[in-house]
Amino acid sequence: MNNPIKTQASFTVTTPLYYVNDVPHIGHAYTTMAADTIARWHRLQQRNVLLITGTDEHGQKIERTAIAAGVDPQVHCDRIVAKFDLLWGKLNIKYDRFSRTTAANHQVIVKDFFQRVWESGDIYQGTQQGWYCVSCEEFKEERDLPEDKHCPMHPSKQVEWRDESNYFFRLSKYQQQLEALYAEHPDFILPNSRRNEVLKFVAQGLQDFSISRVNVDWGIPLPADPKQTIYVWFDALLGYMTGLLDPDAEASLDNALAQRWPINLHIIGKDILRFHAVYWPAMLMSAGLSIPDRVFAHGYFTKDGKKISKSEGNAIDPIELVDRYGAEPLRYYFLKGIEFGQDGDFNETRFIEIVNADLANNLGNLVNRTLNMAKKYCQGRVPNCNPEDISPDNPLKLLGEKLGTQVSLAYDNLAFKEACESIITLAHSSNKYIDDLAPWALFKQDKQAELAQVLYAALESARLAAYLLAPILPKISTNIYRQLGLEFDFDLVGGNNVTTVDMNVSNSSTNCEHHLGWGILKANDLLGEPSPIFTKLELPLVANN
RNA sequence: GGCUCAAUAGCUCAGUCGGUAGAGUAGGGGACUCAUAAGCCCUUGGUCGUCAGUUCAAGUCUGACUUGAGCCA
Repeated sequence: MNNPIKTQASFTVTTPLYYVNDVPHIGHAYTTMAADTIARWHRLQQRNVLLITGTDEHGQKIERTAIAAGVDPQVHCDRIVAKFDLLWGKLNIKYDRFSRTTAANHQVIVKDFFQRVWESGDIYQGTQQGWYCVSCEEFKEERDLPEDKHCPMHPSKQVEWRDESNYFFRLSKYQQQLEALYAEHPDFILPNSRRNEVLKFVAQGLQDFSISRVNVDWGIPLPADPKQTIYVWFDALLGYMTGLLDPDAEASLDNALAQRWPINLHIIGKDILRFHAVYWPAMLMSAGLSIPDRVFAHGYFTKDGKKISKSEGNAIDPIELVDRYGAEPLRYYFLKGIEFGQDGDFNETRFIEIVNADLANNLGNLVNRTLNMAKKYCQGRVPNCNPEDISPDNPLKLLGEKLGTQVSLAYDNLAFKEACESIITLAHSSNKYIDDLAPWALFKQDKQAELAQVLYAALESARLAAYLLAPILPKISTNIYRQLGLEFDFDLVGGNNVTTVDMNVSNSSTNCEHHLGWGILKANDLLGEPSPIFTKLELPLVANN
């Protein structure tokens, strides 16, 4: 079993710096929703969080795409960046830093870092001959290519013969150190299946890799030889460090690393695991820096069971999707409907079934029915009941008191699906509890004290569910809290957007950490007006209907 | 070609140390009425990818195969 990332006062998490050769797709959205959720979770636990996202903007592919579109590469990048930013806004992603590899301060970081690696003697000049795929930005082995010399990854593109004098990074030197790292930190690469892949790959033996390109103008000049530019991957990984730099701090590697290094978590797609789990730690070792705590590689999507590809024409446009359905149902589906780390499928019917069942029928109805009863039977106030007087055997109290720990552990392990399942189980148990105890009957029998306990337990469970879902569903959780009479905006928790949160709860501080427990609602506090927290989504019409 | 992972109910998945299968959801039925025709209870669905082997006993272990996903700079 994997250990959770150690509890600590600060938490730094990154998405990849996305390559701007094309507009954002569903995979970008997925990674970023997960990173945002984990960042929100840590903010909710009062940690000082930095979520870094951004874009990787150099390289020949970008250069050529821009030229083909008849624009300056920087103009092209700016346009794509605007699309990413638009999507993050629509998905309610609260990033702290947007790191662009074309930013001025990034050049300084790269230069400083290069200097360190240079001084450790890990960069040398050599010749690289071979077939190069511009789309992959990689050299390909002859044996991996078909006769017509098309790249296996990009069947429409032919590879190009290159004979270059390049600078190389001495990756081969770090094989043993890398293997020691993997052995000593089994959680460095997750999930385990990905870790195995990396172990196998490294065990085969590591070859030095080229970190410079000639004839690519769109890049950062190599300090040791300005006629060459730095290979995009070397450049892009360092963008994480640039992201650490305080906006008003002077750009330097030392300043960037002063506060938060090493990064706690890199969330990536499985396609770029090698760069993060092999190249990146080796580069850091060479520079004499410590290694990030964890690299988590998530899976890929199919659409209705089929591989997503442009030639199939079945790409999912995340902007269109969020415009159609809204951010929170999508956030919920992608994190609850798919095991994080495994491949998943996007199917519209399943998506709608899951969000309707969980958010409208189960949790939504729980909130609504309970509040309506409190309105009718308890004058619209939190039922007059002290949680300490509720029996320790009460099923909701029993569940609720251990749920916080359980869900914390799940979030810390990036087990979003498990977190949601545990929370929804509490909602289900609450619905069952209400049916079993029938508050409407208690009311008719004039059993006020018992009625108050039952409704209190149900309301409090709904509150806890909302709190624990807040990293995934900040708007819905805020709405539930408001209806429960708690003024608390989960979009304004922690990070750089700290606002003093006014809790309508007695003896509470601005600290909401204790909301992880059960028994927070205070007897006789005024409740809000009940209204559905989630309107069911409509099933799409079947094509042949 | 080498390697890794997966295949269990219509769908998404659990299944521990081998003891002939579970959840959620969807489908069917029932009692209820506080509620978003929601919720609750009951229930129909499975030759556990195929074929062998080990074993008193295999979803589980072994081998081969099939299909899918991925890695092989």
